[in-house]
Amino acid sequence: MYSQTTMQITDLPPAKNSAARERLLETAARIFYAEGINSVGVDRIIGEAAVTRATFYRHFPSKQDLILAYLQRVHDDFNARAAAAQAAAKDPGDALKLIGHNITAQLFEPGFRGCAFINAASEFEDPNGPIMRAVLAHRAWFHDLVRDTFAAAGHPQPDFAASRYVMLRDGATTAGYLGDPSQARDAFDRSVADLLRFIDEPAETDAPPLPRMNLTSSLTGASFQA
Amino acid sequence: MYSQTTMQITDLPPAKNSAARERLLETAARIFYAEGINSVGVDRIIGEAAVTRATFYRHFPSKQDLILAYLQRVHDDFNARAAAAQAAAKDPGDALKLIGHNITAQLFEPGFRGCAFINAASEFEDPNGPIMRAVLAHRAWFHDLVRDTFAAAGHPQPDFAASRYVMLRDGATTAGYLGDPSQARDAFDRSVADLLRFIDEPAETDAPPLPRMNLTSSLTGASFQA
DNA sequence: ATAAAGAGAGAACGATCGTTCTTTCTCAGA
DNA sequence: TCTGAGAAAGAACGATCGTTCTCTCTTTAT
Repeated sequence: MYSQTTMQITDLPPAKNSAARERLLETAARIFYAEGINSVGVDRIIGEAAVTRATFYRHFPSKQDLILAYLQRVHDDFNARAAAAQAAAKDPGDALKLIGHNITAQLFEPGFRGCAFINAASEFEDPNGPIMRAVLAHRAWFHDLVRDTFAAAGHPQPDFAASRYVMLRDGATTAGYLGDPSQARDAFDRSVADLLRFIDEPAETDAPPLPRMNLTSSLTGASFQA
Repeated sequence: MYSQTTMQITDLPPAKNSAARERLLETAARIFYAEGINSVGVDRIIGEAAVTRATFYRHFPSKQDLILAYLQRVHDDFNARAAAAQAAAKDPGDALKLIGHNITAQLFEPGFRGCAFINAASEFEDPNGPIMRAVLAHRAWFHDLVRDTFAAAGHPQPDFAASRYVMLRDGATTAGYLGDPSQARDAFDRSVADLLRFIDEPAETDAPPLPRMNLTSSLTGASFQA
């Protein structure tokens, strides 16, 4: 019911078709996702892809280009699935549920290791570097997609709802990997249903506001990790 | 109001006091958290810690021991803050709020890069390896802490509530780093308050609908950042 | 048919990886 | 006082890092 155009989250030039290139990208995607990026060397990838070094550097001028192509591929996959969910949905609210099911279904796939973009972000800290830019571009794309769908569904505050949706997705993805996938799925589905309730009951939005919480707690030393 | 014992998430032997060791650990914690683990070499750490290689290997038989000591330190810090929150809270429900404030306050600290354990998990895939075991031990500890606190607060489904609490924390931590911290904080605080409502308004059955959320004060300026 | 491009095979670059080593100096405990 | 541990200093190990190179096929387009 919505049309979606492919979106480029990187500055990579259009790739030529090539069996060797496809093997490289497929191998890199599998290994990068399963084991991380910085701990995997080029030798390992060209070895498992059965490709020579020269061929690798003909298609990817540097390892960074391969990483970006990997992220672009994951994004394209995500994009295709979201488009399919929207095409199959009978209305925008249904689309949000289907997209959610897509997400929670992944938690149970063998080899699931969380979100490829979140994982990549943990390995590259420069917020202006090409990898982080790709991560943030993907996330902005997803947020906008969800926000537009909430808006189409008639949600009174689509931006707010989208932020919560994205945050719940982040939590379900992480907790589904490092914890119990079933509980993550249940919690996510429940929360999405709560968000969608405002579409059917739009008049009830002025419930008593919750007390504002004081952020400066009595705890002293602030340190850096969460 | 609760006493908490320190907990070992690694198998490291007790460490001796040493200025050089402390400098190494402090430096490693800073760099590992800011830039990742696998992409940082030992030379870099001993250089910034102003320590020689021999001294490093006297205190840490291998780089992996340094990584584990780093995770243990983050856990100890987390543990101390949770204990302080519980000590300062007037009741278990209040403790959950204070712990939550601790979490959301971190999103605004300069240099915040998400959860150190989630980041570490993305770089080490072996679920039986010592690093992943430390990550999972820390998460199990936190989940149990939250569950016990929910139970003490009289929540009808403490395990379910704890799973949601942890998942919301994961989402807020990630979304607060890769997105807008303000929206992440608001969404987290609101959701925690929703979870705590079951203490005052006991649940009906085993599939309790969540109370309505308040939307009015949610859209405070900043939108999803990139 | 001819030229251009893609791919295979493998040597080699300097740099850095994690780790081990020897040597010297300092300082606190016995 | 003697002893032994901690720390500084730095050379060196083999391995791997990302990258560049030459040289020889095979495929494809003109």
